[in-house]
Amino acid sequence: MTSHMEFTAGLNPQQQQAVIAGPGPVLVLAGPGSGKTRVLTHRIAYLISALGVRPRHILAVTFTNKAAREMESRVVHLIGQGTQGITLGTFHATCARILRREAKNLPFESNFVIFDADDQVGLVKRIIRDLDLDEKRYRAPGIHASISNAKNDLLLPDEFPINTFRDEIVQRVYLSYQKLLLASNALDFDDLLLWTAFLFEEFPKVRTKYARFYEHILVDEFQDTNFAQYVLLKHLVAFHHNIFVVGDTDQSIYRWRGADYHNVLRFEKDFPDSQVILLEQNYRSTQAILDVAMTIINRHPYRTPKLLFTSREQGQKVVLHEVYDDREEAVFVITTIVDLVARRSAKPGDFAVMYRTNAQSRLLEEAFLRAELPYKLVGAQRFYGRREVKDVIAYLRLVHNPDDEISLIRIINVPRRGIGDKSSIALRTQAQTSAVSPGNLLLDLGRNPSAPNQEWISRRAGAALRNFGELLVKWSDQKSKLTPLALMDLILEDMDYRSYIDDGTDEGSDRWENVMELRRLAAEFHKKGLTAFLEQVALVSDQDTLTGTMNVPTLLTLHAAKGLEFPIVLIVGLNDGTLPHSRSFDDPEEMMEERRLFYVGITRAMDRLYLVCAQNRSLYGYPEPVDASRFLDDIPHDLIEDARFSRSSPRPRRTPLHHSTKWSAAVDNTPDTKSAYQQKFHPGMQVQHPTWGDGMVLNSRIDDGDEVVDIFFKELGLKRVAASLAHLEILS
DNA sequence: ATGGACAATGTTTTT
DNA sequence: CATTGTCCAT
Repeated sequence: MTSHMEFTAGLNPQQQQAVIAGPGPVLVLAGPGSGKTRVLTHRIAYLISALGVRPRHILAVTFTNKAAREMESRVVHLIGQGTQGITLGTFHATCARILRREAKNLPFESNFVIFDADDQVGLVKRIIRDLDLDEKRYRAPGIHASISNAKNDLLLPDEFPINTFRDEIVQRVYLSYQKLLLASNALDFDDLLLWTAFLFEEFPKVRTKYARFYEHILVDEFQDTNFAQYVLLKHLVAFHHNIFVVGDTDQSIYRWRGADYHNVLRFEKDFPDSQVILLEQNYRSTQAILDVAMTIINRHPYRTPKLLFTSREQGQKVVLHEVYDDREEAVFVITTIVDLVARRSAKPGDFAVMYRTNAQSRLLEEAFLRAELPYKLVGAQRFYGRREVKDVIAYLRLVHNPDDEISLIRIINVPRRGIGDKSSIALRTQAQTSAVSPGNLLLDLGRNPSAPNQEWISRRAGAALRNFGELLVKWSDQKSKLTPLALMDLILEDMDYRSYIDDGTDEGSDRWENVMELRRLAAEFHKKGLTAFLEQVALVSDQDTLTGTMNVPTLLTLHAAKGLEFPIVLIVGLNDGTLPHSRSFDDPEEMMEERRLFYVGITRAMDRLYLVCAQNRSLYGYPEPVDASRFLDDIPHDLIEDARFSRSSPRPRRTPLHHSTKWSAAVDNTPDTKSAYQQKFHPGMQVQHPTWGDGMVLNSRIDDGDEVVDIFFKELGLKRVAASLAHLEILS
């Protein structure tokens, strides 16, 4: 009782109830901003300190590694040290650990590598070629997606459901795909779950061992678990039945990845004795923001009604802004941020700019760069996706696991060492006939350069292969003696990698910088070793790269925004085709998910929310007229501040088709044609002021016969000037 | 084997 | 438009 107090202090009654609930299954349905992370961390603290559960018997599953780290530090904050031994991580990371430990029962070695998305699709592509299939008809990413879906439903190749001819193709590719993965001693993301489920099913003793070991299991973002994960959970709780899941079906946005929010409903059915707790009070957003969020999500049919209320004040109205095109959208983002910062109503780090697709970040980045404002970007051309980074990792992976054929293919001729397609194909066929992996064949060649039976290769190509083989042997001999960092340095030096990528251009030194960044990461794995380093590299996610220290705006996709909050949020690209994305038009399920995605974005905002839509958008190079997002039609007029844009560039009149009236009204009485004064300044222009120096025009409008220009000066920041007085010179 | 020039082709979201 | 793949000349 008293011991409960300290873990429930400062929590509302529902939160308290959740923290001390149990024993047995508990389902917490938590609306956005309702403090679910707090509940989870307090619950863990409570289990350890009040109930005396040993940390090692607790398993907590989060959606990202970052969420795991954050949770750990918050628990430590609550109860001090004493959290050591707790299993805390993503499903994938947790499964990887289990599989390495139990590999003796499974058809791969415990030093298996984990293929990333590129590797996976690359492998599928190779199989499609090998099987002599039409690459146009059967595109690798699509086939791979089908395989991935099957795996998430725990369907092995021979269980793959056949309904169409394409299914037969997929099945053949799937079969071959699994064979090649195993031949490479590799697993893909989905395999981590699949093989763990397989392990638990085939080896009841192993399953029981883990089920007995984990006395308490906690799961965050439960609405985004897939079938495989659900099955794993059922295995793991089979002994103690102490499962505590937290989720919100309204925030389910990973259906395309196999996530199924029906798991929430399934949970209540599978665990009839479960306790259900609703967290409805919102502590994050103003009422104004929450009102808009509710109008969006209430259009969502078949949902369990949930009443959200906030403890916060009404707040400022949500602002809806229409701009001419996506270029101007970016300018509006900058203007808004600069303006609010200049007026000291916000810090740069308070802002987040959210969009549907990664491609949309480009224009925004350019605008930030032009304005010379720093920002941070989550995801996109992710660090680990960079060519030079992937190359170096491929070397390490190959040395670590010579069977990794994908990595070998990747770097066998990078940098150029005279091993072309012909030679690598010859190597592959020769490896096949002698029933070893190409990597091991190379190692043999390197160890035994004068071995007989080398007729399969020309003298010159053979020399190149042997040279490379000798390097591989050297590195392999060193790998157990050196730290990951030292091994990496050795490889970099032996290949003279720097002179290969750093060609003196800016881009070249950027690329070398990336390699140096990877070095820094490797340095953190002195103790943990190469396996851990490679696993980390494979399993970190985009959002894990988000560092909260810098006071600058954040650019991120709506997906990446889940679980985060920001004082001021700008959601851009609110146009049909972008949000909702055009790929969701013909599938009502997907359309609902787009709606939830929008809802997630809205509910990230604490104080202020800006919604931005454009009249024109270039999707394929050419700008095209686009409709405002259909979701905007669902928001009542009085919930929104209609900040009609002061026009700066000529705005072609659109013919609204199935387009809501509130926009048309805004479009029709734009001020530009009324004014006698001809506008001279447009966003993006470089201008010079006699005393303030150079700057960029952020915005300009006609006001009372004069042109009012907002300029971001390099030296002074944002200034608003009247064109008739300021003697501005246009530079570009 | 390599590198350049051209054509085609395609864009969600990510552990 | 921007990336990726194919073809061709060195």
